[in-house]
Amino acid sequence: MPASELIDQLRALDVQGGEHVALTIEPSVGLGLAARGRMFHVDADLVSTVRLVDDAIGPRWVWWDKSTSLALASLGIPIDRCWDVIAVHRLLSGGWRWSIQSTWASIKGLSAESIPQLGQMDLLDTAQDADADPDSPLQPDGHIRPEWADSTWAASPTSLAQWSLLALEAAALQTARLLDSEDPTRALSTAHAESAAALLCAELESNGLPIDEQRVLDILQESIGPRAATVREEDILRAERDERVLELLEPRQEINLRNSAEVKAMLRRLDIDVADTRAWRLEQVREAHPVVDALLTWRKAERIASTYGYRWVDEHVSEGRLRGEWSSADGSAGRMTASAGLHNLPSDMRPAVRSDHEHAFVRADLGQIEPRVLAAVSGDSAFIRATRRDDLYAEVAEQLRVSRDVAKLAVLGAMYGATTGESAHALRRLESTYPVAMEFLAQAAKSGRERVDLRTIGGRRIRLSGPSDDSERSPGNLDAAQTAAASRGRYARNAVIQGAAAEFFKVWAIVVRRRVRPLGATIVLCLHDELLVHTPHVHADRTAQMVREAIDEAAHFWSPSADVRFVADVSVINRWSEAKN
DNA sequence: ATCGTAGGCGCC
DNA sequence: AAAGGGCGCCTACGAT
Repeated sequence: MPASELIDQLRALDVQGGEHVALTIEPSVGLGLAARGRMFHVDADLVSTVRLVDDAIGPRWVWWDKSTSLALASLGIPIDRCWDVIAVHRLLSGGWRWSIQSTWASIKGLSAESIPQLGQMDLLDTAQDADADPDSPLQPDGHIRPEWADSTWAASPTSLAQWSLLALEAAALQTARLLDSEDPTRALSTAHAESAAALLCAELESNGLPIDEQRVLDILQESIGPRAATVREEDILRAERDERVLELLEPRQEINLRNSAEVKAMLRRLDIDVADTRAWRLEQVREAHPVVDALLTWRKAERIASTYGYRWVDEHVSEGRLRGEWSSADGSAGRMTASAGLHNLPSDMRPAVRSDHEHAFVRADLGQIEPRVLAAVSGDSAFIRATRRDDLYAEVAEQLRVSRDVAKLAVLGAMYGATTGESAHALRRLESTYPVAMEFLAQAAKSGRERVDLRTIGGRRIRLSGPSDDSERSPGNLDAAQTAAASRGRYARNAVIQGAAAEFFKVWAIVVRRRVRPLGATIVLCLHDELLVHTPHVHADRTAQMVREAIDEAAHFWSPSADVRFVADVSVINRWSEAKN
């Protein structure tokens, strides 16, 4: 149906701005919508109808998962208000391996064991099949048919609409559950923010990070030499790199440098005793024998060769963009993750990240975000006062009457669960100066040790209640049990901060995304506390200003206390490496 | 052959 | 008493 007719029908249903309208897009098939229990479908050539409906009505778009947001991203249809069923379920239930089927089962209270899988149809009770509606996405037992969830079914505009109707029901059930939580307003806000962040991830995945491919190749040439033409040549180059380490050994030994046990044994024969062969440890014995220095140099080059070498370029760089998969809340605490090295690009490689012609990057990173978040979520008034300073650690140092370095180490240690001998003294001072913040962390650690699930302030569930290891249960293994409990304590202590910081960051990012769009600017990288925005250079200063203003908007929207100050360093650059780090 | 784990290192 | 959190991705290696 034409767009105008669709809009009229939605209006006739009295669909208002912000109201849920579910959407499924299969670019080659079309799109299916559902609103207020009614279904609509539109053919493939009118997929851009979505944009017109968004302009005319401004609904909150509901979809199952990233497949629809990826379609929107590749079509260049920007949407602000959305609801991603899977993203919201990850928030509510913790973990990240949720499929559409398992999410539906969880929402509906169906047992996870009975989820049907593809290829299992023959095993099903035939009596059940008899009264099954073959056109429904649901089986008689209420589970989603695997062929629907896998998109292996022959999608039609009609089935897309049915699929949307089911997403609408899922979203309604999720909403009801969120409204039933301790802080319904915050819970709903987080669901909205997490959904928008998931859409942003689809856009990041679709757009890619601007990168100067020739510069990448130059950097590789410099550090690991030319590209091998054949597998044989690759082996030779590799052996030559190894040789520069092995030739220093007397007598000559055939050590596999990639096997840390062999390296450790080799060092032992040179009277160099190390617990492991990690770089920071080898650093301390660099002077003991020339081979140590050579080994450290070898490791660095090997890292580039294996992970960021020519194969990496071939696989992930094309048309001036580095592309990887983005996940809006992978991992346990809900931070974003990215593949293809987007989150761990070596600093040597960063000069290659370059803005397009007549464009610039606005780079911004949140300053001391984790302690500021700790102040916000714990509500510690003294610690909140410290956030007024540009340098929070300087204020803490003055209060504790210790050096800034010690103060910083102590604060970080409290949040990570580390208290080195050096900072133990400062930690006691921390406890008396900022008792509320420290108690907040102590309570989180206690929950961790006792396997009690936690929630971040936004309501993300942090699972601690999993099954215990056999080693912990076996009697007489108290040490192992204690070590594991301590590890859970550190994990929980960190997760409530890291997770809350991730929530704040995402709010900031989606505010930036929305604000800078009219300038033709887009976010091209999210890095835990850092944003890279690609913008026409004539708008660079305006973009930078918006990024700064977005901090206050995000803080206003997210922070439980209006007095916590968040700061960011913002600069306009053309290469990522130009920014201070 | 395929899988999961460990050691290692890049980034935050 | 001592105790650093998260992720992705590489290689080696043992289990299946």
